[in-house]
Amino acid sequence: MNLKELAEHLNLSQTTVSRALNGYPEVKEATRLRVEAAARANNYTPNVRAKSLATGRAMSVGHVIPLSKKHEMVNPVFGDFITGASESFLAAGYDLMLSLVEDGKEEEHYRTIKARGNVDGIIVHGPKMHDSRIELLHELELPFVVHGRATDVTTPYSWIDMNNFRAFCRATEFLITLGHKRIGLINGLEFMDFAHRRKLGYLTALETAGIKPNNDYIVGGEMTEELGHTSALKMLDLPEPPTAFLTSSLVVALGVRRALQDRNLMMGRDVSIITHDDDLGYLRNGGDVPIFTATRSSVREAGRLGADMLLDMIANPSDTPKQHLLEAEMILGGSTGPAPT
Amino acid sequence: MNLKELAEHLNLSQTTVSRALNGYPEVKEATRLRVEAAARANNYTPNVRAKSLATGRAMSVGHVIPLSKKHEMVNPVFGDFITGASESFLAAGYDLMLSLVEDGKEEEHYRTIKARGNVDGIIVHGPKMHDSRIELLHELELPFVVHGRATDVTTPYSWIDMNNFRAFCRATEFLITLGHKRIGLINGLEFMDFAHRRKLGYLTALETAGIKPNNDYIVGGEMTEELGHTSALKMLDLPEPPTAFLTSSLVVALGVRRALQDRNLMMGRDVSIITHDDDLGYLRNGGDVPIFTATRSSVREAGRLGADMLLDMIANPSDTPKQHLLEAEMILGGSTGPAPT
DNA sequence: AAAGTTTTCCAAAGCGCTTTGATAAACCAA
DNA sequence: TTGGTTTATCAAAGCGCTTTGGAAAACTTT
Repeated sequence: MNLKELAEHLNLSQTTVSRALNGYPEVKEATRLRVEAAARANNYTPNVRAKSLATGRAMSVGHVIPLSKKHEMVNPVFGDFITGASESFLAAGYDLMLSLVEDGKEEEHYRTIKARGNVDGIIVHGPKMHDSRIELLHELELPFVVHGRATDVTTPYSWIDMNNFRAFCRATEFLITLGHKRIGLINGLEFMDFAHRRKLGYLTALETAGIKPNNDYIVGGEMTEELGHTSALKMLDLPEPPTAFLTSSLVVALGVRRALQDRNLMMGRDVSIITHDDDLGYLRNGGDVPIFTATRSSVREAGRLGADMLLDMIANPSDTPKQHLLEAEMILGGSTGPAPT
Repeated sequence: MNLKELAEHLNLSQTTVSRALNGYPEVKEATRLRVEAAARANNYTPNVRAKSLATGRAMSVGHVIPLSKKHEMVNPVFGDFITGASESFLAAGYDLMLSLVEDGKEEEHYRTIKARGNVDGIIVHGPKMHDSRIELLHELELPFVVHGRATDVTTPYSWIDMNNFRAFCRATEFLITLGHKRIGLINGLEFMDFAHRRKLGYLTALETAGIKPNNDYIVGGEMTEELGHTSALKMLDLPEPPTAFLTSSLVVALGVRRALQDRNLMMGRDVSIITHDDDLGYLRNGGDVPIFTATRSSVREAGRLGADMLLDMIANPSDTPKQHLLEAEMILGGSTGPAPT
């Protein structure tokens, strides 16, 4: 059933029916009720394509996820972000479009997205330190919110981010307080903005404490269990192994734990671990008692906020960009203890 | 730049330009080249909404993911499935739409999807043993492919699935061969079809070997690390603890490993573990040497195949439903060994 | 009762594309 | 040259909706 049929059925014009359904004031309350009842009875739902062609609004937002051919993987964080975002988008009647874009094809892809005209706005995932997408989107005049930030970009733009610097600075300070001096950092890929900020936080805390950073203790890579395992093993086999590790995600921390086990070291006694915890649905940091001491910030929450921000931007395109910085909380688990003497 | 402008610019009618661009034979090769060049030069990309309104095809496919409010989480498997599927869809010019649907609102949601008319087909994720969505989609005449199967549904439909029964049957047999008699199964939620089939495989192998199943050794739940940890602990503390575990996913196996550690048991010597491994990008089962002995089947591969199947169905709606059953390979890792005596 | 307001509805144009049915141009055979 | 084909192009209708610019109907006011 389409609008025309519904209108005929009701002996009304399409105009009136359309207005009744969309809450315009030019229609008598009684007719509106009649129309609404008929729409429900006939299971009428407007065709989005027609609607969006007429209005110029696509009623959908895009999520663009960078995908490197080399390590073909979608960051698990994305699922949780979506979970948070989806509710807002759904409530506002917006659909979610997904695009996985290969590294290097961003520009072309974004232009196409714009020209195809089937999204009203975009959530940008996985920003790098210098991310050309941001300028591009500005140029294309497509509303967007970045999940994360890009250090090297100076033009203002909207973002929702977690305070990576502060979280890792605090975590490092905490380890130092416990007496640790040799602290390993197992980070994400260093060209990713979040990883860069985390490293900076770590270095700053070390410097404040007068500890000279050691490059043997610092590594960055795709955040897998394997990365945690191999890099921890390598560091543990150094003549002066770290007494504590800082990791960028829970899976990496699991890998480090495995390495400790391989070397017969006890976590929290021989070696401490603090991880960042994105509080993902399927990989919790233990139950009531956290396994790992962690800096925690919910990605789902970020998704919720990011979605609202984007909807806002779409509704008020002339508004100045908004920013939202979430602070991570530090939770104490069983993976940290005083540095062994 | 839209079609009209492009046509004016070229001194041609919209018809001709449209045909030239869409490869119809009614246009001279020379004109076609001229048109294509101009389109490229002016960065012309057809507006999908208009196009789809005119053609009746939405040029997009939907992924519908069930989401229970209780444990709000998107199965991590989804990211990998998409990764595999996206390439085919992109190449065919299809967009991906995402919907997270709350438990219980499926029917309403699918009807809306159909009426809104913005997808040509659907990939159904996370089928339950009896999944009403399948009949509903049939009724709505919306092409769909199920990732997984639904045991209780008799009408034929298209699916891509892994042979869960066989994988778990083989894994159980293997453990029995190693001398294990008390084998724990830590499964997914039992109303999920895949979990049901896995349990069946497990039970069948036990029965064939003449081993009576023990309900204390069987548990099902949302597949988190926590589930693996707590259920393994509970079983290990039984008067007659299992000497081997079968788990439904890698994260669960990690939880079991942690439980072994808690009880000072050595994996592969005191207690064996076999897990199913979806071969996810960010959570590999070790590097060259697998950590866990596992049944492995790539979800990405399933995504690729599923996408192609759906595109096929959309192109040939009258074809009979197709099915595709993937076999898992069994890989030997360090987590299995003969049963302790 | 006439004139002015407000309310309630409608016809028709337009969103950007595809596609049908028609026409003009070019080619061919007789 | 004529009539018949094929080729190359176009005008216009239509996809399902919104929205503009009226107009008729129902109230008010004088």
